[in-house]
Amino acid sequence: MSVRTRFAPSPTGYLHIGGVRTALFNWLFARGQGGQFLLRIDDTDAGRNVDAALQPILDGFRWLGIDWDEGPDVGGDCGPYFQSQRGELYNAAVQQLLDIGAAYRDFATTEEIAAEREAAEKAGASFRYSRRWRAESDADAARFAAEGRQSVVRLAMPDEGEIVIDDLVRGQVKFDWSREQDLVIQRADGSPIYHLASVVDDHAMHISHVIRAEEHLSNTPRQIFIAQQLGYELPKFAHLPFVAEPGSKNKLSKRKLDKYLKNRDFAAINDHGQQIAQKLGLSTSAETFNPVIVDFYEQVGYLPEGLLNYLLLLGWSLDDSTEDFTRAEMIEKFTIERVTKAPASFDPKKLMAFQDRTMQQLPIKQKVSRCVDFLQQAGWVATPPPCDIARYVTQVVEAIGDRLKVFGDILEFEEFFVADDELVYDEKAFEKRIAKPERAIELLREYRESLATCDEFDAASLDKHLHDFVEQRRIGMGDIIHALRVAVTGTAQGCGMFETLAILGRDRCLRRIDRVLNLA
RNA sequence: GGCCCCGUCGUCUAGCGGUCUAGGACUCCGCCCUUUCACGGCGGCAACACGGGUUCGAGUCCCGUCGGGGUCACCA
Repeated sequence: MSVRTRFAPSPTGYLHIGGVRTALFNWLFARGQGGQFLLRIDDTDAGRNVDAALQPILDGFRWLGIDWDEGPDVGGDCGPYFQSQRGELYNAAVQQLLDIGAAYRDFATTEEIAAEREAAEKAGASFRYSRRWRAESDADAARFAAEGRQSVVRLAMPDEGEIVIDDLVRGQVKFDWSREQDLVIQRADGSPIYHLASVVDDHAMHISHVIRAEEHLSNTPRQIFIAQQLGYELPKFAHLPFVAEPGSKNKLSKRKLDKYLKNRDFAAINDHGQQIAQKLGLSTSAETFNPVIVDFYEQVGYLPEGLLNYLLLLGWSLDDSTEDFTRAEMIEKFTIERVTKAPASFDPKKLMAFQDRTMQQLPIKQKVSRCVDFLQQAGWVATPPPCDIARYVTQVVEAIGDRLKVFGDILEFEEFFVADDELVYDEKAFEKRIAKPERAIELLREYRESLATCDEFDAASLDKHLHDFVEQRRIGMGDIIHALRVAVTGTAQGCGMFETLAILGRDRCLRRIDRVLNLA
């Protein structure tokens, strides 16, 4: 039997980082086994705006390069792939369960159920519905209906015996049937509940392996019950440890953003991203733009390979030392056997380390091309760029080197893209390196004259030139180079001094130094 | 609270009874490189939750305790 896995997101408007990890494992497993990976949209409870809420999810997967063989936009033999369009299937399944007595119509109100639950809790007993408003016959149903009651369909769970789940990551897990609730599978409005829809679809779509997060483990008995009653062959189950919050073992969720922002590392990559987003003119509402959401990484200019590589190692490892995987290697090496059992917390710093490594391996041409995209988006270069811009940006990117962690970082090197008279000077740096040192202005003036007449303007020559300058005056390099850097770039830190001067070229350097001399 | 899952450095993990004075990675801390920043190089700090068994021998198997988490919806 061929391997078929699926990821079934609800259209929530964003792709959660934990969801991606689950999807990744499903995808990797399917690809590695020569099987199929499908995307199904669990919108049984969704409002009308499904399209808008789905798009970011699809976009996220596309960006990551996680492709699906069947699902939205690509179709497939088992469609439709939206649960909202599969109503008849669920109705038929519900009817079948009703017919064989595995489910019943129930007319209890939510208040009545709540009251029973409360009473049970008070008595210290575990709650199980009394089935008091269960319709045993059509006459019962008519009578309840006459009282103005509405009905749902509930599962008639067995009250004895146990169910053993053979989980691919957790081994055998046992549950007592008697503790399972008579779960609702169809709402009063006739719409199906997730568990029912999920089981029906997994069967109809020939899913061989249900790989999902651990929080579904305790849902599994009821789903198995449904499947068994419907006569379905059971898929294999694999319950992955969930992705936990930074610095804790709690499940990572989008709701607790405020808490995560108090985590230093999380706050750091968030702030870094926010700054880039601002320069790009993006909406930076924390609700829709933060490191829990995949879109954040795309917008800021992370590489999907680095993110995937990091996520791969969140709950899986190959051996005692291998950390870097290409896409092909991930597919080749991934196995469910080596999935970990304990939850893994999301570590922003380590993610950045993977991003960094991935970025440094990227060929310069690609780096430049993506950087140009970001520069255009920020409005710093024309769209489309004149061909010499590509050459110019190549020089800049080479000079920046490892300092470029994500593509958006190119926007931190404003000095290369701003007009001379618009260069902003960092106040502290200006004070410390130009205003305060006694001879800074004097030296800068002298150096300016010297620079105006130096023959060659490449980095190596400029290097020698400055060294000669320093030597002649019997001063230290530190007496001039810092002031020079601030004068020319506006900041105290940046690329190599001589590369910077060379890229800027003589005219711009002179104009910027003049500006400082006039200011002082 | 019931049920279920989990428990090796701060974090991600290796470890499937002896080769573990517990290995790798990220972080952190030194030193080197560099008169910026970043990278890089070298070195260092740092863990088997606890208690009982089983065994010649336990991080590895069993039991218990403790701790953490998940789940108990007409959400998915």
